[in-house]
Amino acid sequence: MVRTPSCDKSGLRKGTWTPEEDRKLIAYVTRYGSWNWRQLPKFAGLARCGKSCRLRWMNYLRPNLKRGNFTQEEEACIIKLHSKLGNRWSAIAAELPGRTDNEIKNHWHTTLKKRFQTNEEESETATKSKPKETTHQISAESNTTTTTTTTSPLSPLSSSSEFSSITSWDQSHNNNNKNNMVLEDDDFAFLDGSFWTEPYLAEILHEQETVVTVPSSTSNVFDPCEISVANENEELELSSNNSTSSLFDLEKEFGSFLIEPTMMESFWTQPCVSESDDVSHIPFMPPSSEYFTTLCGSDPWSTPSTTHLYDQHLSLFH
DNA sequence: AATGACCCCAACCGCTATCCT
DNA sequence: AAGGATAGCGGTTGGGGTCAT
Repeated sequence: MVRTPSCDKSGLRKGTWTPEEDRKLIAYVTRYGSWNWRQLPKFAGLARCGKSCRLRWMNYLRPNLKRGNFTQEEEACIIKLHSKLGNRWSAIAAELPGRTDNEIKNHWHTTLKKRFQTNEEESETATKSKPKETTHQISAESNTTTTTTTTSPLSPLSSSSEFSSITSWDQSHNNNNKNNMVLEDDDFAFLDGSFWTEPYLAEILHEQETVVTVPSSTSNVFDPCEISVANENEELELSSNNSTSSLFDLEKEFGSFLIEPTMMESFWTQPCVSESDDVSHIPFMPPSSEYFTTLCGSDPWSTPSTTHLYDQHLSLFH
C-alpha cells in the first residue's frame, strides 16, 4: 500500500511520505499554517510539491481526523448523501467531521458501491418475482439487504425503518448535538493529546531546544545519519546570512521556521514572518504576550479561548 | 509453501474554480 | 477584463496486504 519513493524530473520527491517528511510538515503547518501550499515546502524544508504537501496534510496529518473503520452511522450518512449529492465527495465529507473526501471516496468505491449494486440487483430480481411494489435498501446497520413492501411511491429512504439511524443522525446533526461529530473545544485536544506528543513533533521540539541552549557548539549540529534529509543535494533557498553553522544546519534540515517565533495564532492561516526577514534575534522559546503585541499589534492569547492553548503549548517547551 | 487474483487506500494527475494583480 | 497563481476537487493509479487455490 506504500508507494515506492521516487523523484520526478525537477528533483521533487514523489510517492510515500517518510516519517521525517511528516515531522517537518506537521511542525511547519501547526506553527505557521497553510498560508501558501506552493511556497510551504521550501520553508518547511521539504522536497515535495505544494500539492503533495497539501494532500498529505489534509488527508492524513491534520488533527481531528478519524482513523479506522467507518461506523454504521457514518456509512448510512454517506449512502444517503451520495444519493442526494452524487460524487461530490468534498460536500459529503463536510457532513462527516473527521473524515476526508478521499477516505469517503475510497470507502465508497471499495465497499459501499458494491453493496449498493448488489442490493439493486437483488431488488430487480425481487421486483420481477413479486407483483407487489417492493424496494430494497442498504441496511446501515449490517451488510445485508432489507426488503420493505409499501403501497405508496414515497421516497424509500424516508419511509424505511432501516434508516432510522440516518434519521437520528440527521436530528442530532440539526440540533448541533452530533456527539463526537461536532467540532467543539475538545477538538483542540490534539494540542495536549497524542498529536503534540507524537514522536515526530516531540523530537522536533526537543531538538530545537537543544540547539537553542548552546547554539555555537558543534555537538548540537544535527547528525545527518540520525536525521535523514528528503533530498540531500537539495539547495534550499533560505536566507541564512546571520546563522551560525549549527543554526544553518538546523535550518537546512527543517527549514527556516525553526528559527522563527512560535505563533499559534497563525495556526491555519498566515505566516508570521517573511522569508527575507532577519529573525536571528528572535528567541526560540515561545514569545511572551508582549512580544505578540509588538509583533502583531494585539495579543492573540488574551482571549479565554486561546489562553489555555498558549499555556499548554508553553508547557511543551519546559 | 508458493503463487496469483483481488482488495484497499495513499498518493498522483488533470481539470476547474477562485483569488489576486 | 485578462491572465497568472493557487487551492480544491474528483477520477485514477500503483503497490503492499490478504486470501484462495
